[in-house]
Amino acid sequence: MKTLRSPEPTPPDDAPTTRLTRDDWLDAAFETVAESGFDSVRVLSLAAALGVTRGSFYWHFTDHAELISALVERWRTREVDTHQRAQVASPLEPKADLERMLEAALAHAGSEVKYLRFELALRGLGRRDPEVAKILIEVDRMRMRLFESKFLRLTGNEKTAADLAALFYLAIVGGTHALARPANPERTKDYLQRIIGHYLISQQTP
Amino acid sequence: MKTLRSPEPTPPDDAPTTRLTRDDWLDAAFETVAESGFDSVRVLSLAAALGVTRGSFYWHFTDHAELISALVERWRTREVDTHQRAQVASPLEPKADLERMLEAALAHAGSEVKYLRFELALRGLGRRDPEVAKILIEVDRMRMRLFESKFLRLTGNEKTAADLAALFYLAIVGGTHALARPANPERTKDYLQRIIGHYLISQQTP
DNA sequence: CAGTGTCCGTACACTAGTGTATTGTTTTTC
DNA sequence: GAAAAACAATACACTAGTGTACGGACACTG
Repeated sequence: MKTLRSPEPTPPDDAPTTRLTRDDWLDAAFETVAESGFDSVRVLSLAAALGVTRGSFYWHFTDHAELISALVERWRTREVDTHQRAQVASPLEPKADLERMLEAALAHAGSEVKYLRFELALRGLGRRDPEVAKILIEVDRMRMRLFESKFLRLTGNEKTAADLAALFYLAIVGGTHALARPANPERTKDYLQRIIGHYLISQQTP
Repeated sequence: MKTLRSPEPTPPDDAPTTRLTRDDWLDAAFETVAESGFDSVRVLSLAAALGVTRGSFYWHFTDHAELISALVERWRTREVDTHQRAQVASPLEPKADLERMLEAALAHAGSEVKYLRFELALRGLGRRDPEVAKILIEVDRMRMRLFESKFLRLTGNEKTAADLAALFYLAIVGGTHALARPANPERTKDYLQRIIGHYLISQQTP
């Protein structure tokens, strides 16, 4: 007659004897964000998914809010350094570079779809949370500048390069948002490439 | 010693003596979706915002789920018929048409920002709910076909028209998603218009 | 001015979720 | 191999939210 509350459900030992780390929790949170957005992140569900109780969570994190901000921060740093790697390692010619970048941005096959979906969810969060919004704006600018530098080396004209960079970056973002669900990245890549080709050909005859 | 639960808070008479209609609830829900997404729609908060208790809600709707689907459905029908109006009333020449469409899609000044933000939230929902996804795909196709018809009358080439239509529509969608917060529609409109101009000039010389 | 809908308030029961304290268990580490 | 640290379970208290049952108020209609 003492426990009116249902006890914390100890799940049947799925991943039994391994202790959890902070990153494990972040990974689990990442999954559910990618699947159903930030608002669906429950510490209870994560615990269940990880095969432990919430007791563990509150050792690694002080708070639900801390989990979220840690997750966002992890995304940000990862974005920054994949961007830096992309910036240095491009000894190719700009046109090939651009196609490679399209490839990278759109050909999110298999497991990489999750990263895309996570970013979409993050943009959703950014519409409510000014801190997140700031981060997204930074990342968007970062990426657009990279596009811009490539187009500049192609066209020679700064203003044209800026316009094209914006157009293509936005089309990529849009291509992942429109046509909800998997967004058919193949077709998107196709016509972006065709347009690049077309535009540059008409551009080559001054 | 009977009421352990806090009683339903009767808000101070804001909008006092007017009875509510189903649409009033939908409007209120619309607002909060535009501000903070579908997951933030609580019947309790809506009631507070409308100055009534939940008793009213459960007269107009059976259920929280019904509210959501009614909201989505209302959006869909509105989209369909604004599209139909846009389809018939275009006796202009295609280039002016296109610029007008860009204008309409991006110059969401003042109160229209809400419609844009609602649609973004809806796309978020569409990533989880297959029904919503279907609706969004329909609407996207609808709009893209309209773009396509305009570009077709401009370029004469079907494949090119399809590519351009997709590119521009996606850039518009992307332009509203990237740069979280108010999304700077002015600049977006600017370069899309420049690109149209540029592309079509280079296109006019076969 | 009785009466039948229409709309809303009130009280209840229930669930899901957070956070906190406290007490076990395992691992490290000395 | 015992102390200390890292990690996890348990039990509790609390809040926010949904849905339901019912009764009251208001409006219109005859």
